[in-house]
Amino acid sequence: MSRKAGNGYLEKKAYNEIKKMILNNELKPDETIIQDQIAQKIGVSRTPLRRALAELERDYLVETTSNGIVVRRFSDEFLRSVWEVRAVLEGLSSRLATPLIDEPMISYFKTLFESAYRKWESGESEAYKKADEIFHRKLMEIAGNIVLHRSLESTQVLNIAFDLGLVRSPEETYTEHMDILEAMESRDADKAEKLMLEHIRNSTHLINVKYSIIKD
Amino acid sequence: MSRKAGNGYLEKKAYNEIKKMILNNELKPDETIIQDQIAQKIGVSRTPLRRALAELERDYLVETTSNGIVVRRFSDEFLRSVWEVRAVLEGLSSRLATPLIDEPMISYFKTLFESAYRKWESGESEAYKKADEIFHRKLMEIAGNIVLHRSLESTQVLNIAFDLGLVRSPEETYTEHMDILEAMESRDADKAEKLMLEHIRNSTHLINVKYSIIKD
DNA sequence: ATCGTATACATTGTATACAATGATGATTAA
DNA sequence: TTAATCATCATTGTATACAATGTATACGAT
Repeated sequence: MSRKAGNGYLEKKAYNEIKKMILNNELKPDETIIQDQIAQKIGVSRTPLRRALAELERDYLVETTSNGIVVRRFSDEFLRSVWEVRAVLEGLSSRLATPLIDEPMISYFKTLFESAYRKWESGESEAYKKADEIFHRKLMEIAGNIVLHRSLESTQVLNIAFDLGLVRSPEETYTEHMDILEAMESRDADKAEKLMLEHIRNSTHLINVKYSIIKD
Repeated sequence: MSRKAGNGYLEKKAYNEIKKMILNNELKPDETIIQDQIAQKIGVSRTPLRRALAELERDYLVETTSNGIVVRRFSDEFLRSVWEVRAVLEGLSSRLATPLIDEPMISYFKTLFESAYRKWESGESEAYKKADEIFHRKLMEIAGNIVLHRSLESTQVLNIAFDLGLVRSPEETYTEHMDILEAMESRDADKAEKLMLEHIRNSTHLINVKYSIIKD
């Protein structure tokens, strides 16, 4: 077998740099990306850049339109689309994880949320968000479905940008998280799926509100 | 604004040609794609080819491994993954379409399935499959969720190859289709989603059996 | 001044040239 | 023979060169 020269380092670099620029709003929504400019700014040629752009398109960060490749504008309609899909995917994630997750992992999660909740009560707002992120990510891994993994991954890119993962306060979501874990503990996959799905759908209608704040 | 030279024709060509080769089994599972060879065979250079490969990866047809870009082997595990995801996506599709679909479209579908069912009874086996395909595709369009659209699209590429869309006979699925339509008619989105989801999940466990026949 | 035409420019998609590097096989040392 | 070394090759990722084409600007005719 063969593994040849060049491991695509510059492609990854270009991908990451452009992503960063978009998330930092250094590249603004609806701005059309002119390849030479960006390539020079990043310090690569257009060849790896072009492939990076294809991947960014897969991740919904740029969009190929009739006048070039443009930075996607995250309209509330688009964000709602993402969240509707995320809801069913996370639901599936829970369903698949339910028969596979082991007891220690369940209590790990419980303790994680408990501890994060207490931290939140005492003013540390970041902890709960972090716990939530770990929870979803780990579940996805446990589910062990590669297609699910990739689909979720591509929708989650946006989370980083907009922190929509926790529009609702832990006060509301804590019991939901616990309920999901208990459903898993009793190996009720249907219930776990349903609870997770509702858990996320409950946040969806808040997107408009939240989003109007960060609007460009 | 600007729209410049070259509309990516060769990239599309490369994409389509390679896809065709894979589906025709001209490129076999686990075979590693060597770019120069394929590029010459298709009659393009490696530059557009490379980007086409990135898109094929998005559609789960090739896979980048430690020894190059290889044609994906559709193990039954992988196919099950696809179908598990498809189930929830199609479910969502139904849910979203329910409040949007209009009466005429509903009766269009009903008649479509009725007619296709009769054709199937008299030996025309293809008609029902076609109807099913139209149904799912049209629902997806009505749902009007771009993320859902893209996710479904990328999983449906494989259908063409494997015709898993109709592992079960219309005798079984006909009433399911009708039930879904009736749920939509009464604007019960929850029910429509649930029915569609089960409709597809019911086929999932048959994948192993079916797939073992077409194995490479 | 206004309109049409032509010329220059910017930007793209594509082809090719090049350097790096893992694989392969020949050649030699024991 | 076997093991080790080295040179050649195949293949990749990347950079650059090139041709096509839309856009804008300059210029001239009316």
